[in-house]
Amino acid sequence: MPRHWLMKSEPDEASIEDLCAAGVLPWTGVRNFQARNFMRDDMHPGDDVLFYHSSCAEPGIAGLARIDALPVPDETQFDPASRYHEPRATRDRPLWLQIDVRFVRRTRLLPLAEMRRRPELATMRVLARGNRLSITPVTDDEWLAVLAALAEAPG
DNA sequence: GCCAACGTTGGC
DNA sequence: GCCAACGTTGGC
Repeated sequence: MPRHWLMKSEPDEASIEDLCAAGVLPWTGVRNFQARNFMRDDMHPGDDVLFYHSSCAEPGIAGLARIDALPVPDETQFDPASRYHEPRATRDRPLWLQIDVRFVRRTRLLPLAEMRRRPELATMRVLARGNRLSITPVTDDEWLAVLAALAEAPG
């Protein structure tokens, strides 16, 4: 039984269009222990992903994706030139993980404001006050409610 | 650019 | 182990 997740990405770095073009992208740059632990402990190939655009003019869900592989050490932590470089990490003792995400389809944009307006989505962790996690779990009910909302006209 | 909210760091 | 300071996230 696949689990469901919401993953935030800044479209300037990796948008749903970029994922569509690439097919599969490694999800690098996660530097939060809770989010890393989701990858390490709970994410499995085949899990569903709500692809969310953050830190942009129109934040919201922009498409669907799927976890494509098991997590592996995040390559950017070893790269001194990367903004995600992690001096504490070594090849023997990596600190951060990346996971491959496969494009499924684009959707209409489900804006954050509309998500907040919909009572059936009120439990979503991404909407919780002060949430800053870039990866959050999505329940079966929430997943179905988002798909239903995406199928409706904007509003 | 502002700022609330939060996670992480590091001194003690 | 506490907690203040700091840095980051991310919507607005």
